[in-house]
Amino acid sequence: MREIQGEALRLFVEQGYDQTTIEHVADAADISPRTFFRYFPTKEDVVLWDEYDAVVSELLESRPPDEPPAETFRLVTRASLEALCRRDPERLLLRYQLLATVPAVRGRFLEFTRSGVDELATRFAAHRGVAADDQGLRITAMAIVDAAMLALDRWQRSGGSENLVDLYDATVDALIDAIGKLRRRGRRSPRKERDAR
Amino acid sequence: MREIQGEALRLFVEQGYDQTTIEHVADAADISPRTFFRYFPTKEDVVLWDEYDAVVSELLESRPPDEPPAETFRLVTRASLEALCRRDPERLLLRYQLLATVPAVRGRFLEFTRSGVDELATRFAAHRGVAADDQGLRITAMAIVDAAMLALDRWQRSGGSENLVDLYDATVDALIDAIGKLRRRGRRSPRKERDAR
Amino acid sequence: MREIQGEALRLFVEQGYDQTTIEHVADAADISPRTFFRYFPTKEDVVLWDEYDAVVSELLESRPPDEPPAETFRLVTRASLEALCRRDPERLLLRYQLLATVPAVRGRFLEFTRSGVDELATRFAAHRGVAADDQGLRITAMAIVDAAMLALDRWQRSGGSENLVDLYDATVDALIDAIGKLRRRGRRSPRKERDAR
Amino acid sequence: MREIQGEALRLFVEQGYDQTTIEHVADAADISPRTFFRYFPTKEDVVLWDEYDAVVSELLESRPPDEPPAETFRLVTRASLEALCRRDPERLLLRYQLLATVPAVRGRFLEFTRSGVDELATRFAAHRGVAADDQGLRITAMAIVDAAMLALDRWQRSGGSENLVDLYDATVDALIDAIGKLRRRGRRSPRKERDAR
DNA sequence: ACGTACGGGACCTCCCGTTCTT
DNA sequence: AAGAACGGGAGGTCCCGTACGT
Repeated sequence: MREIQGEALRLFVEQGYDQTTIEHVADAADISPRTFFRYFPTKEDVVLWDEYDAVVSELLESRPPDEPPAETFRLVTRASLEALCRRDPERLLLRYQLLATVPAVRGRFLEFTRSGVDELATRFAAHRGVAADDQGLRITAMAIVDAAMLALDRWQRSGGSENLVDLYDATVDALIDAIGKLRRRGRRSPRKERDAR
Repeated sequence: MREIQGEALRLFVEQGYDQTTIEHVADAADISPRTFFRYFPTKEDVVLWDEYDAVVSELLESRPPDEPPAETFRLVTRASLEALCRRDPERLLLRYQLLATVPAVRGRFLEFTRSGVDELATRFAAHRGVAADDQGLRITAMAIVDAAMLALDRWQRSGGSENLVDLYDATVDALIDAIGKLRRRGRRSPRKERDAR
Repeated sequence: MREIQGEALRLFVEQGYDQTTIEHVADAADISPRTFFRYFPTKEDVVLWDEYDAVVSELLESRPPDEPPAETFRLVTRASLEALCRRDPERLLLRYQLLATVPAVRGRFLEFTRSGVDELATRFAAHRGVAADDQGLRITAMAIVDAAMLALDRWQRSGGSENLVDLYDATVDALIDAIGKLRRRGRRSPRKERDAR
Repeated sequence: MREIQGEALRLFVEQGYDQTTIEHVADAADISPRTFFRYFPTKEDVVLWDEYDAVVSELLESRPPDEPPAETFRLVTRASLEALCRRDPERLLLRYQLLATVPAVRGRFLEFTRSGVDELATRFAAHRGVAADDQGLRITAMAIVDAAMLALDRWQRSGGSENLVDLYDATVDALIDAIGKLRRRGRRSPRKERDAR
């Protein structure tokens, strides 16, 4: 399975995603096309698939309950990036190269990420006992995850030479700077007031 | 011409992007499949093409050059939402309903939005004479546009009963609140310093 | 064993025959696809197999040997409907709802019914000692069974509120009325003459 | 199109329906598989398709309005058989051979015929100004059409040597004989009374 | 400029068979 | 007797391109 993904990524990068047929991949991995589809429902999923899917929950629950959500998200996301990068940077680089460039795959990836954000926000809300559809929670999670994606973009463009986590930190800092220059438009909602104290 | 796009979008929205063949579109627009390709090189281009872009550029250029980017993005995005909502709210509601729910379409939409963000940042950078790949610009634009998307999500879930622009303002406020609680991690980069002054 | 059939029928009914793969069925029945084939040589056999056949035979053999075939068929079919309806009307309603509407399933059902008619006629012929391919026998059985199917159609459309057997009787009566208005075209064949006496 | 069907029927009969792939057919007809699907949506449809689809309406409307429905149906069906048989008996024989034996095709054929019966009854009802869902009309049409199908079965089994229309007449006669021996079970409904006078 | 007809070839799904293990 | 893993190969759908008309 890992092996199939390996061969597929290699071929995709070597000769282009669209130019690589499933038959090529199957041949390279020494299996039949039929077997390919047993492991990956579609061609896109070969790129999407990640061996160890997020072990976020624990970290989320280990944080002090009075920590601001943004801070928690920042740490969780950071830890994920770190893990991703430590495990198998070359493969991540290959994958992200495709995730960033092939439109069909990128679409699926964005959608996938988005639903991940939703889950993150929901889980967080559950753990903290906040309303699950809190406006602030979601936009915060989205902004933080976007920072991670931007960092990945950069990192990929640098060919993996820069440090992914540093890029991420810098991106979040930039976000803080930029948003910090904005002033609120409306009055705070009562709950928000309480949060802010 | 843009009649083709009209029919195509309608069909995509009604029955899903993948379920709609070029032949369907051609039939609906009363042309031959062959002619379709004379106007749009591929199926995707029908979706990606947009005719109201101008609005953004003007507004972008009319802002004072020392306004913080985040502020500019906030205003531009706000104006776009306002325009969208004023023009044809029912159509927007319908479209967004599908954009939000059908995964395949949502993927396309996210991808589309993302590239819109890129363009926005690039254009802004060009106008201000900043480096086009400024880290801060991109993350800021993304966060702001995410707020717009979240607002659209809410608005769509409310069935269009709430005010879209109000939702947007509230979401941006929530973003400001949340990110405001974060402290920078690193020292400012030299260029960032200059930006901040 | 018949548990497999149970699961299979449920799935066929729920999501359509063609949409249900053997793998689905195997999963639902908690066996491996390989084992499925140990019990049913092909996918179709799951549908075609029936476990209550005995009823018909007995009834068929209990009728006086000089009773007109049409009368025997009428009674046998009537009894079958009665049994069907008594046993589990809701299930019958559900099943027939799909048998009537989903084209693919309906095709199978018609084919299945047709072969049932064949069997009925053959068995009857064997019991009475008539030629197995008697023209009259088959058309009679078909007409009678059609009446049953029409009754089922109506009954299903009424949502099960009407009495199935009454509908059946009325349909057969209508058949008698209509066919009674026809005159024979040709001379009776010798064998037919004998039958008629 | 006719040509494709010709080649397909030949191959199906020569080497079996399932053993003949669409590629074989395409090769024999000197077209690409892709083109095959332009004309026939599925493999089954090659057998199902009939060049001149029923010209029943006229005949239906030319009959005197007080003729019993059964009589009209008998004539219409008879005329159809005659036409079918006169036009291209060999092809009909081939087609019916497959329609009778290949289960998948037979299923579709029965379903197809059934909907034809429905249409016939509906059209008749419209022309005569009777209720479209008249119980008697439908069962009558079904019985008559069944006679035609039985005749086709026989004819096909005889290898086309017997006269199709004669077989049909004999089958209808047999139907009349058999049903004539049945007595009504219930009282006539008011409308039925009127019809019968 | 537009249409009709056709083809290449990818993707994906499914049925069923095979092989090897328990 | 049962299961896991895999494969062969057909069916069907689609995008896009081509050839050749008007």
